[in-house]
Amino acid sequence: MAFQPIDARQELRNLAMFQNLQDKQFDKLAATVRERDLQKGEILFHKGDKPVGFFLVVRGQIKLAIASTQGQEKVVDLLGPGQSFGEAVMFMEKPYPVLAQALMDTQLLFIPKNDVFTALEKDPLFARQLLAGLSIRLHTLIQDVESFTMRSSAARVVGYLLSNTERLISGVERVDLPANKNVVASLLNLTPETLSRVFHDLTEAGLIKVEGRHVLILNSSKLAQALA
Amino acid sequence: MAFQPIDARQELRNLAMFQNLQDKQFDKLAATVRERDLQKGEILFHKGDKPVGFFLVVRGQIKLAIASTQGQEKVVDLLGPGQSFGEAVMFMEKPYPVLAQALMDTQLLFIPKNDVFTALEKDPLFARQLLAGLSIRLHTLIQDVESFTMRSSAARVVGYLLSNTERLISGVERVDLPANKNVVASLLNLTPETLSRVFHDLTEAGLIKVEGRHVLILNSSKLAQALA
DNA sequence: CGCCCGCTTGATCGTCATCAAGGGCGGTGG
DNA sequence: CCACCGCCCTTGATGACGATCAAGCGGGCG
Repeated sequence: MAFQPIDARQELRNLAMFQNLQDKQFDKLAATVRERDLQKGEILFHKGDKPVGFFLVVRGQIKLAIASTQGQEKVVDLLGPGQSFGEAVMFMEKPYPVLAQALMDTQLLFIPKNDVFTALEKDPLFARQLLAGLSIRLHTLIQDVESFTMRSSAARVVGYLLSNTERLISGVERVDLPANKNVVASLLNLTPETLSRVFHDLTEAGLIKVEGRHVLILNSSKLAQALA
Repeated sequence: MAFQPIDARQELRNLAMFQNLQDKQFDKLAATVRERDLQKGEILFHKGDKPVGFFLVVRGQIKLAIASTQGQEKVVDLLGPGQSFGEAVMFMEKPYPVLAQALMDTQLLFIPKNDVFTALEKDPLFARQLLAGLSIRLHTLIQDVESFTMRSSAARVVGYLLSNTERLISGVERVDLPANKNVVASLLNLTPETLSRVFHDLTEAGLIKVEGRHVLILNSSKLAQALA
């Protein structure tokens, strides 16, 4: 496959984190950023690796997952273009708690730890953006814990659908699954079999219609009631 | 009960977060900090409340929990003296995702949001400490997710015991449960019944001995093997 | 054309929650 | 000091949810 060249400055400027950075700081940062290309299935880092910076997805898709001893894994997050990951772990003296793997051919930018730290010292607003970013991630994780511990499998699926619905120009409400159903199932902490059955049941109840990776929401209000 | 007076300056100085703060900044902060006393069972904030600062536990104990619609709840964290909470949520525009309740008579210090923000602008090192704190919390949460999703109930209990063992001067290895078993069970995402049964089994296997809130570790190496 | 992979569907099983009842300990009041 | 009550914890019986095992279907790609 042909990896296209990246305009690093452009990509970085789009990150909320860097919006308010002074030009001088920004230039230094943009100069040391490195491009990293991954082929589908390639692993960026393993659980236990030592972090030396964070990453921004420019094209493609990255899967973050927890790996158990016996090859089983649980998908924790899926990152697409414009999303960054690995920030938090820079500030600790600990190795990566997760595995990062490309689900398709992917282009990343790597931002070295040192650059972030100097930017931090020079720009308080940058710090605030970083803090905001981490806080959101924490919030999401807490919602995940809530979801895994207090909801049935069907409720988790319904919750996922409701919070990822897009309204198309045609007025149709639809959810585009970000990956194949195996991966989505793992993200929701289900087996593929269970996800399939839940989709089946919701379809029979006339609430949704599944077309490959697209899920049409036929009755969102009734679907919301199924959350109880 | 008699709440004792708090030396706010002393307590705050002990927080890693404030170690490097310049005296001038620190004085301003110490001046606006408020004391808050809670009786056992009293609720500090509900899920959905709007955060305006964060808290430091001086004496007593605070429980953070997720509440479902029907009164059930899942304990997310237990905070004791010297521990702070509520930092992350200050940096978002969102309400508290959890409930905070005193498990015993408790004294807190409240640090207003505004003070934190001005300290942030004046002191880059403060930012770094805050980031480190949030990162650790994120890391813990990921481990929780791993634990809930990839481990059996027995393995969760064993993991908890192993990572909370203290070696006494006598050489005895012991875990002091931080709260009654109902709360600990919820923290580990178990019912009290299941926790009781796991303790029972581990005791029968000669691995531990339970004495009220103390758990003696009789055979830590064999216990570690039970993690698989 | 045929294979592989993703997905579905069915049958069975295990883990853990739930429901129910009883025991023990501490605290309070007589 | 004793009796009572409430709460915490344990123990047993049952059941449900979702995982696992197994098989088959269909589509995309070599």
